Amino acid sequence: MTPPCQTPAGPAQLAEPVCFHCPARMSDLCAGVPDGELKLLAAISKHINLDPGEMQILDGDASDHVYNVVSGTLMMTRLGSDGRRQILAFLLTGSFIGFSSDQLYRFNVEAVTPSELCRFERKKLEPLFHAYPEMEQRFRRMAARVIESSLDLVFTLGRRNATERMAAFLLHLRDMQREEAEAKPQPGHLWQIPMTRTDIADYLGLTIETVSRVLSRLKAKGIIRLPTLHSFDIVDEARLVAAAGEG
Amino acid sequence: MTPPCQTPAGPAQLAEPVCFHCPARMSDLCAGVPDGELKLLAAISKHINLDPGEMQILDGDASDHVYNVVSGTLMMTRLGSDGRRQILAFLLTGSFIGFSSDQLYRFNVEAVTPSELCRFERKKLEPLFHAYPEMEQRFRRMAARVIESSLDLVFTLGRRNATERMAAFLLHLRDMQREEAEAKPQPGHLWQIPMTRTDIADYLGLTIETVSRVLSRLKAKGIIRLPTLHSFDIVDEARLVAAAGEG
DNA sequence: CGCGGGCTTGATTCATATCAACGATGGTGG
DNA sequence: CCACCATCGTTGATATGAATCAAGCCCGCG
Repeated sequence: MTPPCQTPAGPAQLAEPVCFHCPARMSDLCAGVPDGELKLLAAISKHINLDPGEMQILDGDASDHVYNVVSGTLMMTRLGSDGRRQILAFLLTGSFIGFSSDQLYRFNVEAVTPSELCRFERKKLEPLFHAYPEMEQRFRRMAARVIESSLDLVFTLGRRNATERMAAFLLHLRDMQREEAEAKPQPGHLWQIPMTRTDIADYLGLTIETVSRVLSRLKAKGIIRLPTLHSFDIVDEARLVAAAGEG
Repeated sequence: MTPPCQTPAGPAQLAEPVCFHCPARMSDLCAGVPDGELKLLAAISKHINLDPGEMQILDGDASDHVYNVVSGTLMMTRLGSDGRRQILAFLLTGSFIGFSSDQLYRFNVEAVTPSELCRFERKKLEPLFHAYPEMEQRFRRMAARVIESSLDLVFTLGRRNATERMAAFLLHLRDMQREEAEAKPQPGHLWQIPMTRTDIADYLGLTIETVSRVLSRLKAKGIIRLPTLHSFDIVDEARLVAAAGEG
């Protein structure tokens, strides 16, 4: 893995400043800053490593920071007082974390796989928005994307049955990985399922048993294959799309 | 009703510029512009009146404008190809409409009651963001609020049963009207239900029959009263909150 | 007065949750 | 290296909450 955004610890400044090789260099937030000014970003950023299951944000924490996902998969969750859990989003490389209208976060963020984050102090980011209007525009576009994906999930939870939810989720997983890896459209490609069945259930508003049954059924029908618990491959895309009900 | 934001049609400029008396003057977007500069806002805004059932935005329209709700109630909807409808949000006075990461809107906006909107051209708003950084900050905060309310709905649809959804919805209706009207905390106050039972069902991911039954049950238990089809009053707030499961 | 749209209520069905048992996998320590 | 255990996943049987199907009601309006 190339060195990610990080405050330099060593004495000498490198010719190529930190952040330059960051896998998330062209993610929306950082892409608004020109190469020559990357040290401004590096100066207010801190690199964070997380193990699976580790929580980076807890519901109720002060919302002083925002984060870029440099690598790995995380999830945004909300817990009901009686223990019910809803996963609000899965966060992959390039995702942005930390929109908040208030002083406090209203969700948890937990690593699904080993993950790297780049953390920024919210109030130190503000001046950069004014210095680099493009950065601020990108920030707004990112917010709009988060709104759109939340609303997609609202539609899924409100109006799709278990099979449709699962099929849509598999297609969603593929699409996220496809753009992360810059298009690999082989038909028999293996896609990752980084999360557990329980996580999928808590994302789709189902139970783990229903998730398992629906996956088994899709497999039995020859629409997908499940070589391992954490990977799948789409045998019959047309029927999977049909099963999803629509985009 | 006081005159809302509007491009002046008459010849003489008034001492108090248009927008000054707009009910949405202090809504997030406009509040970032000082009184003295209101004519800048007025110059790029257009006032729009809608009758119930009228659509202002159709899924697939170019996302060239953004809107402020000056008065009335509207809803954001999405239609499945087979006719299934999900209401993504209800929009009350002060709400902002039009976040889009793309060239096209991915939802419809339809008036529930007679409504007034103030429309801005997106690209003409951009320069104002740079002139008035506070406006841009407010814009970001509004986006964060939209994200948060979408995620609240995700939790509701994913993890609450019919009764909990309905109870939470009634509390939500009350809270929106309470802040719209600047706090009227009388216990027996009548709150409006501007939308039909069908709309409520399509918002909560239920059927109209279930909505009706749950309302009847809450009424029978003495938790709420339903003096008319389009108003309610909370008799036993504690039990309504308990029925909602939590915030 | 009758008609229609929106709503309520009841009977029944059906999808998914719940309860229960069993199977696979991976890590740990003897 | 193997045996054990814990965790995660699958599958089956049953229960249940909400959808569906089916009347009928209420109110405003022509």
